[in-house]
Amino acid sequence: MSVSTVSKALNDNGRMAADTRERIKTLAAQIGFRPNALAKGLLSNRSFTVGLLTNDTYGRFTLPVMAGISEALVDHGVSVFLCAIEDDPALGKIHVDAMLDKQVDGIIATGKRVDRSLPVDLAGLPVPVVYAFTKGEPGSVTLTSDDRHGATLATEWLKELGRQRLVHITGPREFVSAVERAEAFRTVAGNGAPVLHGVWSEAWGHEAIDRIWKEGGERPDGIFCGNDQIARGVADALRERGARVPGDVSVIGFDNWEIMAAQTRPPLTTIDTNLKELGREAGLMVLALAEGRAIEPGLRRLPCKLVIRDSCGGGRQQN
Amino acid sequence: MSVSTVSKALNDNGRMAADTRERIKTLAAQIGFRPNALAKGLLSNRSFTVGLLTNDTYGRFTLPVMAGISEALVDHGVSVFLCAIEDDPALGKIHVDAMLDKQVDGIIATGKRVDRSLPVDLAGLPVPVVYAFTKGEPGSVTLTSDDRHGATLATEWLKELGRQRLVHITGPREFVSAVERAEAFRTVAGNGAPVLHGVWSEAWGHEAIDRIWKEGGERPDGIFCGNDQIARGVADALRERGARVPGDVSVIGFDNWEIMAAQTRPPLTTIDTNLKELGREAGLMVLALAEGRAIEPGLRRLPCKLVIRDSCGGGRQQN
DNA sequence: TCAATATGGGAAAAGGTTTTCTCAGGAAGA
DNA sequence: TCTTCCTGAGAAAACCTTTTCCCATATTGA
Repeated sequence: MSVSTVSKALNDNGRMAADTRERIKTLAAQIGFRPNALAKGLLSNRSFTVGLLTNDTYGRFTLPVMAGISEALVDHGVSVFLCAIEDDPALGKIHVDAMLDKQVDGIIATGKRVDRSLPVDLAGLPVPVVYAFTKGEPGSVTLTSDDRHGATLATEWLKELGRQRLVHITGPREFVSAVERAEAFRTVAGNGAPVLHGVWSEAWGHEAIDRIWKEGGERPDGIFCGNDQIARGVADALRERGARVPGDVSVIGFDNWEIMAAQTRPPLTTIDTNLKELGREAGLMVLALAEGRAIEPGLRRLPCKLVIRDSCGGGRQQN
Repeated sequence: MSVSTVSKALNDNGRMAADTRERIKTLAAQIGFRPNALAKGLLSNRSFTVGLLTNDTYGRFTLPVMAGISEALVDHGVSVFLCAIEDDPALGKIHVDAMLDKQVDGIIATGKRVDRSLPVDLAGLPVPVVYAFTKGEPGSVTLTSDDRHGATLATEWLKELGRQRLVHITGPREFVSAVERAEAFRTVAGNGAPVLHGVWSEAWGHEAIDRIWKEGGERPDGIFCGNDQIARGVADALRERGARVPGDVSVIGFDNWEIMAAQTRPPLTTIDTNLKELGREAGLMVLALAEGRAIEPGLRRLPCKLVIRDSCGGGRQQN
């Protein structure tokens, strides 16, 4: 029995007697034969491997994205190298070099914000690159979640619940996503609706409420927060001031960071950014590019999703 | 110039004129020559690749461990396949098969608790396996953090601060780590010191304080919590009852989950479980095994570390 | 000047798989 | 019965390195 016959039998290739094929297959299964992916890759120029580059230390973004990528690619026999490069250009280069040495079929670059790029240059690489939640070079394929859409969803939900005096408490102006969410908020809530920029922390949520209360003007009855941490700070601060959530004030977050949103008192209604789906798309795209299929370059914004818990009142289920 | 000469030049192998070697090296650098790791692996039977298996969805444990592994291995040119298998045996098998096909040099299995094993059988694999934070088969190499040590550190710190009436609020009895921490707590605090088992959530922290206050007995002045989430719930509940933290009560957590511990009011003094270091060790061990060096089998417990923030008072810096 | 030795470079095999090409033998048609 | 065609299986090349072995040339000593 020659090597080539076996190969053809196992891959359903070439002409051969049906029973020979069967015989080979069962025998191979019996002895637990595993084709060596290295040899296969050497020949086919495909390693069935992609690299995932990230500078997200806590993995709040990375892990869901990673899960999506992996889920999409495992069906195609593709495995994922995860490389955390922090913000270290040298480390980034080392990891990219290692990926290239290992003949990855493509690279997915992820970060924490779409208006900053990773500390490593991925232009002109011999393999396709897809950017997710991080800035790519001009003409690249980039994925992010649709901040305007999410913010619109959130603000409309507050209005739908009958809230009139809306406020947006969010992160720094330097973040494009903060700005876009704020713009969408004002589009829905009215141009005069107040927007407070601060940092992305719980403490800032407290402080913002403190500031609003001290100002003494009309108090808001609906607060859209730039992320779940701020929302948590806001919810706590309101409770401490005797304002009931959601009785007196509806609070809505952003990110649907489970572990944060679900443990807040009350559990946060928030906007899910569909990170897993984003990962899945990124995986399929890099795979398509690796196989030579063309992908229209440019920035793709994936829709968000309203997740209803208790912090806004209401309770109509959405999907 | 023959292929073999180039190979020898680049690997500092074989006999050759020094200037020939130099000439080849500079030329190779110029044209950006990259040896194909697949071909190298095919020949050497080493892929310089390890697989990391995890069922930790939120990545609270996985990512720090992963970072440690990667950091330790990148110096040896080894890359890491990350495979999230949830609790799905079928998915686990698919990923393990994919790893084996790709000729990984070894596998690191991680989970969330050392008394449960992953839903996949890793015994009898043709590559070495190291277990971290998950249960391995008898005779395997397993790493975990030293729960007794951490709990001892925490309890001693409370005593050192002059706290007398200590309570331990922690997770379910079914977790070995909860039991071990509780035992160590009682060893230091006295056998009669109360231990409240519940779940690993913030809500349980609230409820436990509620229960203690309602019981109306002598109130604790030092509370050791089984994790940072419980500690957060405890701190919040105490504040709401007018007990000052750390003025009246010292609260100490466990895990040093940055994002949770640092945002608590007040920021939590807690026990760091050294996950990154654990990852590093796991990486070096699997590498050693892959290279044929022997590693004594058994369970290794890595020491913990006290991280002082504000929730206990005191302020002596430790390392 | 010749022989022996040292030195530098090349040829070839090996690693495991796929694919193309070739060949032998059998079956069917004339 | 002979020829033609088809079918099934094997041989060989290719993928890219590394390593061992060998050969040619140069150098040195007699």
